[in-house]
Amino acid sequence: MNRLTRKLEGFGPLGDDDRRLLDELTTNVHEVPARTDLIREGDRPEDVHLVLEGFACRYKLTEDGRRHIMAYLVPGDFCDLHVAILGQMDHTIGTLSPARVVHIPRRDIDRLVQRPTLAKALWWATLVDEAVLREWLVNVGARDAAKALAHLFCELLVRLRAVGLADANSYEFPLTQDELADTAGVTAVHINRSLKALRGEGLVTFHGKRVVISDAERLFAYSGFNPNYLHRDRRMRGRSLAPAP
Amino acid sequence: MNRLTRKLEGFGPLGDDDRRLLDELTTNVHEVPARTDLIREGDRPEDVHLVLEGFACRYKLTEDGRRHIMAYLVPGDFCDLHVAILGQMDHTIGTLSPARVVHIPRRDIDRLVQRPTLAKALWWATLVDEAVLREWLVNVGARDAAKALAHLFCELLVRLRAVGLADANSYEFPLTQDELADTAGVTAVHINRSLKALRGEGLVTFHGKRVVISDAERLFAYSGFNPNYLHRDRRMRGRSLAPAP
DNA sequence: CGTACTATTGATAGATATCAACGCTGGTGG
DNA sequence: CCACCAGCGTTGATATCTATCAATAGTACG
Repeated sequence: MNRLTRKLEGFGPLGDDDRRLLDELTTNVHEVPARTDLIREGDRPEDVHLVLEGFACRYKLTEDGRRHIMAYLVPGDFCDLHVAILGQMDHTIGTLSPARVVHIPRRDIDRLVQRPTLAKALWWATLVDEAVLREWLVNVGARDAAKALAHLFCELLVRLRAVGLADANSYEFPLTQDELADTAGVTAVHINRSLKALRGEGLVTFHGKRVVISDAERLFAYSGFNPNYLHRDRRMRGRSLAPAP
Repeated sequence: MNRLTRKLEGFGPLGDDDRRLLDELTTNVHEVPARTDLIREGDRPEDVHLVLEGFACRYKLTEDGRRHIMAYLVPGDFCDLHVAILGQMDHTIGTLSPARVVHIPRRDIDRLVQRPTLAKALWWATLVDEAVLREWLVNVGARDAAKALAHLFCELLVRLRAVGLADANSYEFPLTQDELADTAGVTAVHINRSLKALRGEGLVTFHGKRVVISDAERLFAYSGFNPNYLHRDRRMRGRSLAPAP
């Protein structure tokens, strides 16, 4: 099933029409190799991009040549829904693994947004992206590298489970330690040592490119992970839903 | 003039009706002392909050008691536009200085959003908040404390100028070094030394609670500040503006 | 097989935290 | 009016964390 549909149903039920429309608009699929920029800072893309398979990320390069990764885009995630309003990209988006990416014409997004249920679901997805960003800021600013990594693995467990890409305690995770370093704002050597510490505590293990979390509760407690910021709990929702600004 | 109106006109011109409506909806003003929480994590506020005067911030407390500040809210900024969709706050908002805060009923936000021009402007403001968050992530993750502070002072110069609260090279900035520390993710002692270094280079000086940037271009270059992420350049805009999702 | 990228480890340097002390300032009560 | 107090800023000495540099080993792939 369409990863986007699956993700949006995490917000609330969709009608058959909605699902059909989502399937219809996600047919223009492009195969993209790993480490390839999809959209660059300064671009004004015509189409909206959606990741269907593989991992991508948002990143910026600083004046002194450092790369900082600001978000992971996993299947079901939009890359640049916001460019219609902002006009110009203020960061770059690139693949981390081989990926399948859909190009959706701006016009088709308008069609999606004309359906109130889909409009709300898309807005929810955008706001959750922002909440994730806030949590990443806490991660980098207030947790040491080991805890930040542990927290990240918890978040990905929940996010990937939401699109059917994780089982109860593991998922494919094709990133290098270099990429984790640019995410956590530390060096790759330090990432290596922090991962070793996590392995040593039995909190996370790695088999090939698969992250295995044998005791999720323990990892949650260790990293201070509280999934509320992912807003996937239905009891939290269902209040007056104003049309999106 | 209403700070919100002023800010939104940075996106595009508003009609007289729009301005009148904004004035009308921002009359329920509350005086709030410094260091007072406006909304707490877990709350489901009925009203939307808007800062009219003073500084506030978004923050989270981590499991081990550290506070991390994730955003500054300055006059003209909304605190919680998103709660209508997300249902529950995933962070806390508190004042940093004495402030004047408007409470706007959810219902009135619906009225704002029914006007296409205002809806677009509010969505723009939301997306800029997200862009600021991305830049803060780079700040904390990829710049040392002195550069992060310098970058922050650049950003505030632009943001405060947009609402008429900064002159060409200075503005009131009532935060303590403790608060800067919780923003940059370092200790207050280290903030103190980093500020000293900036003063020593003649990049930033402080007079009472006022930040003075004698040579903005120099500070921009030093900190790698590029204002594009604030999306205030009109030439960037004016493309197909889909109704907001 | 090489070759290139990635992971791992050790030794050392540099950045930031921690602990502790002192001074300044503004408010407050005697 | 002055003494005192609390919060904030500043500085020094030392400890801890993280970066840097360098070398080796594992792995994937043409």
